[in-house]
Amino acid sequence: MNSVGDEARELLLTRLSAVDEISEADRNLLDGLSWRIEEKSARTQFVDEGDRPSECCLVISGIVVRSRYTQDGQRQILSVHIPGDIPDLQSLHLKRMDHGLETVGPCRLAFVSHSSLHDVCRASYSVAAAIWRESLIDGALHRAAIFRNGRLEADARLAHFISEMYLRHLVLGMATDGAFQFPLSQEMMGEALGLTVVSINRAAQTLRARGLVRMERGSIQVLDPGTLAAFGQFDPTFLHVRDEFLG
Amino acid sequence: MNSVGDEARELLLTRLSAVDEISEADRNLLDGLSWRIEEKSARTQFVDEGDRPSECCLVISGIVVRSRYTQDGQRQILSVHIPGDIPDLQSLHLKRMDHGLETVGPCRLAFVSHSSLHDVCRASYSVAAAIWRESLIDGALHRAAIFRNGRLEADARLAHFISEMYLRHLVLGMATDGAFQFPLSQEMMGEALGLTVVSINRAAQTLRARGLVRMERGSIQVLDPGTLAAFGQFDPTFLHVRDEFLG
DNA sequence: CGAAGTATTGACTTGTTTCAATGTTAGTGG
DNA sequence: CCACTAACATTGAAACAAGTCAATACTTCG
Repeated sequence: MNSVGDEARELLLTRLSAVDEISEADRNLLDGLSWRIEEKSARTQFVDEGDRPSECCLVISGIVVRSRYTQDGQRQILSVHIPGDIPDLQSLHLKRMDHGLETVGPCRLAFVSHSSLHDVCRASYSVAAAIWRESLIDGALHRAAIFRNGRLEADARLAHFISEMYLRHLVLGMATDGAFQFPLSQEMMGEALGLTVVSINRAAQTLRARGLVRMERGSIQVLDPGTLAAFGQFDPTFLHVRDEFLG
Repeated sequence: MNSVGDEARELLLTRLSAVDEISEADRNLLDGLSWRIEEKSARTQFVDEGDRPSECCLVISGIVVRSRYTQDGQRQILSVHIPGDIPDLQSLHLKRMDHGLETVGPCRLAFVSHSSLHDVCRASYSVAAAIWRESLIDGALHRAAIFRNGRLEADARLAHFISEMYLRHLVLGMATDGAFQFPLSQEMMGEALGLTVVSINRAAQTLRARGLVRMERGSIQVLDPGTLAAFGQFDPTFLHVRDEFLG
């Protein structure tokens, strides 16, 4: 069978078992979750700051960003989410959204109700722990962003960002020869890194000139992951991925 | 009786019940936790990046910061923690520390083992949920920092930071007439906000000149919380505190 | 083809850093 | 109680990274 939500079930299971083994019983619990699938078009804000959602959203394909806006409409991108991520997992315990969720390109999303997630967590502490840990890795990503945007200059900041994106795609098996699809415009990368398009453009030229990356519209190829990571002072510890991915 | 750890028990209970009521049974569970008290002197790093701690740390008095360093030794302060906070709560599910913990002034800290925390979480999902929520508020604080450091200029950044510190002290009952003890030097505030001492000093002068705050060595008085928050585009939503504190 | 979004480039401006000197405050020990 | 010291705050001037403005090219797509 190939029922609605199987993609979501598989992605979630892969993700949760990336750190600890998931028992047969827990797997059955998780398989019992029912998912609603939605396709969203590009540049759609589907959760707003201030909302009180009753579901969480799992990214199946495409990229979702979390964002906050200044009074005069400038956007700060708080985090970038790729398939397997649950960008609003915190809404499970924090009622009110402190940021919005927007698609970048077209996305396929899977929604699961808070109540059913609470049910599986209540039924098994090891499931609760696995999901809890996901929400903590999210915090670790935030800390990496604070460090990166606070202490690195433009070139290094971009190197750090690309290193992170590369590693996360690598773990997913979505990078071949260092290359992965990446639909964020330079403008949006600037909004994530606290820089303008112009600075991103010039930083990108630096990284290209050093032979570290190739960046084309919609995709990035990392030519020298080690040097790129060193240049961006990127420490993958915080991603808490298995050692096999850390070259 | 006044056994070791009672301060910690009371602080934790107050904190956890700030959002949802804690049942009698849950309270008994939490009261069963055993705490180890330690006094730390000023400027002591007591947990290092890379450590694999087996306990969490509750701040009883004083201020603790979480920090990461660049290769050339510059410090980025990731977050500032006041009494009632558990700065390394994420270590409960993330084995390896991606940052260090340091005292600012002298601190009294209470330590509780991961295993005993897991026990109370396993025993009661409502306790697990309350502690989980604390770890998510931590993430919300991180997002506020990313927004603040990424999109606000120096003056507004400092206003945002002071607004946050003021509100958190207010909730604790540690602010009178808008004034609270705050031992961070301007240098350290710079390390938190991604600015230099000089910029902080000048930003402080702006806020003083506008009649928003008084800052003296070791203490801050907020004269006009509303205007200060507006100037710093500070939205207290993310702290998820009760409405009674939001003027 | 035209239009919209995106990338690139150059010239100029500005906020912040850097450097360096001078006050100021708190704590220490004679 | 004062001299001494270290930490912290304040100030000014010069240097610089990044922002702003604006024009030009390149892509993608209806």
